[in-house]
Amino acid sequence: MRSSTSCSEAIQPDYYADAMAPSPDSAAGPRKSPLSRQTVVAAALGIIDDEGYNALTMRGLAQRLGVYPATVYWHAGNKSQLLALVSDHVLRQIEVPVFDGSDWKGWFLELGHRSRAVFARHPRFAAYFGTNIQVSSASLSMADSVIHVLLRSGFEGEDLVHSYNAAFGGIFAWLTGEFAAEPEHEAIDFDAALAALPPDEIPALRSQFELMSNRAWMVRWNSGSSAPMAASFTLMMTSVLEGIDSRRRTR
Amino acid sequence: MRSSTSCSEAIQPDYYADAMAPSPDSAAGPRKSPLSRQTVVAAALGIIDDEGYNALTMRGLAQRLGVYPATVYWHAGNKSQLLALVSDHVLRQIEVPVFDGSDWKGWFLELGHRSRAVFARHPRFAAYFGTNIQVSSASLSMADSVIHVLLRSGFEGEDLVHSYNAAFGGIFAWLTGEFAAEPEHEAIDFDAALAALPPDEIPALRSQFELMSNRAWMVRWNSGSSAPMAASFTLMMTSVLEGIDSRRRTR
DNA sequence: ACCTGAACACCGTTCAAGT
DNA sequence: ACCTGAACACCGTTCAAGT
Repeated sequence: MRSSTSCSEAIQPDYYADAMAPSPDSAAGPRKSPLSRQTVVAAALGIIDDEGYNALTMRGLAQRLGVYPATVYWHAGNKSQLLALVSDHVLRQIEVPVFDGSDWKGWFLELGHRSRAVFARHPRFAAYFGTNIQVSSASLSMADSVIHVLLRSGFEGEDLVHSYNAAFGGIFAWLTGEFAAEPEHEAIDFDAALAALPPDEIPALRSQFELMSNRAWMVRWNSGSSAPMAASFTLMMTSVLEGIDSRRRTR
Repeated sequence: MRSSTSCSEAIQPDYYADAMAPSPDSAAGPRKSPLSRQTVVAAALGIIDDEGYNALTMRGLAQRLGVYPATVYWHAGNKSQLLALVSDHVLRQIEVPVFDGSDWKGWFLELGHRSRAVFARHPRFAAYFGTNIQVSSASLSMADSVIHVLLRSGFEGEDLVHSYNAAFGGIFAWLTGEFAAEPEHEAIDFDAALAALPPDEIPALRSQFELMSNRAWMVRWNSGSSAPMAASFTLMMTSVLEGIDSRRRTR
């Protein structure tokens, strides 16, 4: 279709035509069926996985789909609505474990590990979860499961609210942090930052640097996707759960 | 200076001249001293505090400072470097408590509360901490303090690494989540999302909705700046610290 | 050293018009 | 219902030139 129309005399610059033109001769061949919302959401997540969170643009997404930008708006509303749809899509991949009625701490540990596995598959999107309040059918359904487990385990009232937050919030917030974006090479150089400090500063960090290097909060330069913190995550979860349990038994 | 030059015949559209022109008659009056990096950083944080993280643009910042965009680049490098400078500036506001050598859990609790107070003053910037790996003199200095306290409290080796991450990482990641951005009104409506689910779905959430509404992870629509989660944060911290301590005593 | 003035290559979003 | 084609009002960044 594009090849049959001429736009050489259009006001639009050439790069625009190049960038925006649908590609009927793309790998997929000419589209037979209309674009679906699911296809748009999946393509958006694909861009984030491949090129990073900041690389997702409505125009780039349209190009990837072989359509004009306005088509993306027709299917997904706008960018923040699209991101909410992607969020719901990713959250849905976390299969909430079945609760056997006895081991709520084990249930939480399993939920945490399954969540971490999904975050690890989409590390560049993890940032969205920690920094944007989730409201979708997937998030509400997950909240319901967590409340269900805590209710059946005897939590109620204020105790329920804060235990829910400490355990559930702690898990999700951690994952956001573990898969945080790496500093841009030009912007920050860890060795340079370390060298810039006087030799007698940060003695504790210097003495433990070999041990902690790229394995600890604020002592790392790689994201959890290349420098995982699984053991620390497990310790955090078990500690929170043990702490909640012991506080509750003393009451 | 602007008023003495004419640009009515320039190619530049009017809005550009309006938006970009320095304002010699601004509240501060004509600048006597050259712009400093600190002034640029403070102004950037001001925009984020006032209008939100996404509202910070290099051009808007230049306008606020009464200079041309390129001037901001001269002082701050580029946008990601500027953000790193803002991060260092905010992190510096957290006054790390002095360790008395005995109560490491108390020390962590105090660090957590002081950090939360600073995050609460700059809630729209909190997102940056959770989603971008920190490397600055302030972050390295803070890491050093935490390592120092744990070393003096008898932690070492793998135990040191994971306890450090569980406690310190848990605190910082949580704060990012607590002060996460609110969904845009047009994008998401909590009541509508709830109503969209069948009545027999999410029974646990529905039964506890009054109790948990806007107070719990994934059951809220306001950020921590208007719906604080201080009690949950304290429970999370004390639980993690108790958990770490008890695991360590059993070894 | 510090800043202007202008340009380049992008963005998100909207809208009338086509099929 | 679904998509095109074009426009509008922005972005980040660079660079030669001024002082």
